[in-house]
Amino acid sequence: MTDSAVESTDRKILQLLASDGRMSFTDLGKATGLSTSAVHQRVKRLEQRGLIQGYGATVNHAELGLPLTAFVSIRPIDPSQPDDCPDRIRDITEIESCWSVAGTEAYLLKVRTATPAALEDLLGRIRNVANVSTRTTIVLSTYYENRPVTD
Amino acid sequence: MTDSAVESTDRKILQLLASDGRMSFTDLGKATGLSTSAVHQRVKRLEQRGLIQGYGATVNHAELGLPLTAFVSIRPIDPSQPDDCPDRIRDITEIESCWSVAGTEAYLLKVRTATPAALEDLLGRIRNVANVSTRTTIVLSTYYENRPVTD
DNA sequence: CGTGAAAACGACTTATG
DNA sequence: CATAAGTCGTTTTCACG
Repeated sequence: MTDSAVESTDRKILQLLASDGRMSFTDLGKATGLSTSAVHQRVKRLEQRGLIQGYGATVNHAELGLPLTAFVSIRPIDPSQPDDCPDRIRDITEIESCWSVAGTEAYLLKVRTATPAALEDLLGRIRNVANVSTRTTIVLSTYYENRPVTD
Repeated sequence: MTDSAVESTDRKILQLLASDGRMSFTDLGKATGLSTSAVHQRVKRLEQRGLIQGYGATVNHAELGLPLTAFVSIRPIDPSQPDDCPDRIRDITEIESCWSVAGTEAYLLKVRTATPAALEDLLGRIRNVANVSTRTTIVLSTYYENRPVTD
């Protein structure tokens, strides 16, 4: 079952914009059978409703000098301490994503660094600032990432 | 150290486009102190060089009817079989990302579903089509995802 | 919510330093 | 590789159904 508050035309627009965030309203109109300004109104509404959270360019991190991707699982060392880990690590720029997860560990991070040494340094900073232990999984190869998933 | 093949202005452009993929060349110019057409040339070059891999809209999956996010670790059951797992699962639309990783398991997937039952069904399909065992970590909350990491 | 038209703005090309 | 100028397409707003 799909959310009835987002109907077919809006879903189509979301799908198209998810795969090409710079598609023009004119082209979106051709693809959906709507006029340019009808599409324009719908997109603005989707943005206001928060269904479109933003637009971004996908950057080639390897070519940019950040070839090392890793997942870092995090567990607080002292369970009696207030757990404000996400706040404490927010400003660490190497962290691309931060989730809280069910299971043995409390948080999962996705990080990008230039070298193994930079990863080592990063892990040290995370442990220090948040008083946590870490478990790291290195990414060997990325088949695909952030593929549009709309249904 | 940063990659000398991508210098400061290009990095700035990449950073700006990573956070706002629909920013106009005019505004990129104002933000970088370059003329519109200079920025235009640089962006086209960044696209051709593959440093910009594409543009996308960030979609609110919860509101779209896919509130459940999970990470699925994958291990082949029969190590003597050819390992074409990524090929076998490529057409499963619930899979947003697919990495091969170092460690006990061979692959890591990020998936989105509507319900726990849909996740159960998805895991069954993955195991069947790729002859693998799975270990699943449920995401409880997303603090942030795909934050621009450019240095 | 849709359309179509008009005005403002940005994209893209070409010529030039 | 940068800039300036001109054309063309897109965005945005508006009045209206």
